[in-house]
Amino acid sequence: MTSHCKDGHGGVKGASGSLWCCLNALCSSQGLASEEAALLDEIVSSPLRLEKRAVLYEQEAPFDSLYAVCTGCLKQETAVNETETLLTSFWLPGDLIGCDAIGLGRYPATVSALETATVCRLPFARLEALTQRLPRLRRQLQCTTSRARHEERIILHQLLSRTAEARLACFLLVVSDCFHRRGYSPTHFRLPVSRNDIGSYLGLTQETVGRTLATYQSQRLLRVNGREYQLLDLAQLERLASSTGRRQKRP
Amino acid sequence: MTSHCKDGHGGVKGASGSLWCCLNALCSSQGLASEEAALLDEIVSSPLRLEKRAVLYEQEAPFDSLYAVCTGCLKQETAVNETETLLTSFWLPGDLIGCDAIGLGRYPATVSALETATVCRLPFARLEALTQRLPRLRRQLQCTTSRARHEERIILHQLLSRTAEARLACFLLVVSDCFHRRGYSPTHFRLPVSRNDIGSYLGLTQETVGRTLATYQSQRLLRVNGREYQLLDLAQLERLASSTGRRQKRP
DNA sequence: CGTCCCTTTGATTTACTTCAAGCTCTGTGG
DNA sequence: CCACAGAGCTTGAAGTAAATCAAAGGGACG
Repeated sequence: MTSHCKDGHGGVKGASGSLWCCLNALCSSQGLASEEAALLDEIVSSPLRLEKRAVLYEQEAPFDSLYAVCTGCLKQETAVNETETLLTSFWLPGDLIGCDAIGLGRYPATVSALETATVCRLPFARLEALTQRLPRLRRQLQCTTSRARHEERIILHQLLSRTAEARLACFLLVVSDCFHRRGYSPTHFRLPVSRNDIGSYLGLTQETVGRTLATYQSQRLLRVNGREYQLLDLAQLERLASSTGRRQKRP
Repeated sequence: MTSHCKDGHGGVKGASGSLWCCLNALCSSQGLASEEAALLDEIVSSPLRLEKRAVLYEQEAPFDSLYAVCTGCLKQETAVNETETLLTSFWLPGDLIGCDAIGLGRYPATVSALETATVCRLPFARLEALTQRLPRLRRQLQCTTSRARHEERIILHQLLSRTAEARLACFLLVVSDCFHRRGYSPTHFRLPVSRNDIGSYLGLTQETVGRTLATYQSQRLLRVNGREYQLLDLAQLERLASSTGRRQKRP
């Protein structure tokens, strides 16, 4: 996992690295014709570099662009009160940031880099103009975002009635799956997220996150070293993740 | 709360009861011009009656229509396994059902009536054709659904790290607000939802839901009689709902 | 080298689930 | 009309998962 962007990959000949990331983000790797890709390439910015803790955009800023993650990891936080901010998303390579702002006119959250990251900017106005001419692209984009929303919804509802064990397993599997779909190892990855951030995403304390990871480790389900994760028993993790409810009711 | 639909209301002269409900659902009561309303009226079906436990549509059925709730209450459930189904939404008068299917091609959940309900069907193809000609309507529809999605997201993330007390307060306030926005009493309403269903929506057991309601009642925050709710102290409920975390960390 | 942040580990407390029993409604068939 | 079944709701007692509080160890970075 040294380089996230892959040149000349994705079935579109001659696609630049940044284009490849955008295609991924927009279409979940379902191919577009070369001509369509070429048109898309024209409106994609060259990769933008964000240092650790740099802010991609602030909550309430006017919406004008989507961003495709090329490398690195970002987090999204929404301030709901003066006192409370919610960590509502992590963004990994291949993810499309900003979809939740479409229709709102403003970004509903602040997005910042957890480590050095590169993203490609997609000016939304130009993207929309493009989808007018390319109905296939429009459909793919809509399908991708709808599916993502639905999945997130389901996961959040599942988490609500689950133990810390199941929540964390669920989370790790989502991350694993995300890496997998983008062509990286589903079992060995670096996740540059503090225990505290994982905790606030899952509604747990950092201590519980740490302890649960330790438990997993002692059960040989995975190995953790700081923020390096190696999943050893995906099958068992899935079983844990989908174990209904807090404890098993007996019939 | 005997009649939910209001005739000749909403600033659009001569709007039928069903049209009024759809306007509400589509535009959050922000007025459209009379001509626009008239066009919308043409594609809205007359109210459809659903008996208790009747299914509006099944999960996986092909998507073709949105539905605006005129009266009654419905619930939405998604089956994720053979073993597990999640209760992901309740639908009250003025809500627009089916938006989560846009872009997916299929309904991602089963929706059924909790009590006798009436809904208006909005064939999506005709609605889309209409929005081609009425950009204002398109924008309003998009804005309404985006806002709803964002709010749901935020609420779910809030619930994740809250106690049963806060979850229930949050839930009651959302319901109250929904009724309020549609012109009903925010403090006195019938919510024909079993404790069990509230529990699975909030990730709690029915016992906890019942006990928490009892606690509220003993604190004079509300009165419950079966499924009739009377909120007595909205301010305190809001305080409870937004009390961060499980317990208050002391600085 | 020392400071700060992140993480781990331990002890205690508490909120919620589980299990169980009884109670209130509603509808149904004798 | 009453008996009775069944679902929904309530209440109690016990157990457990996770939060809280506290303290100490490890890295990164100035």
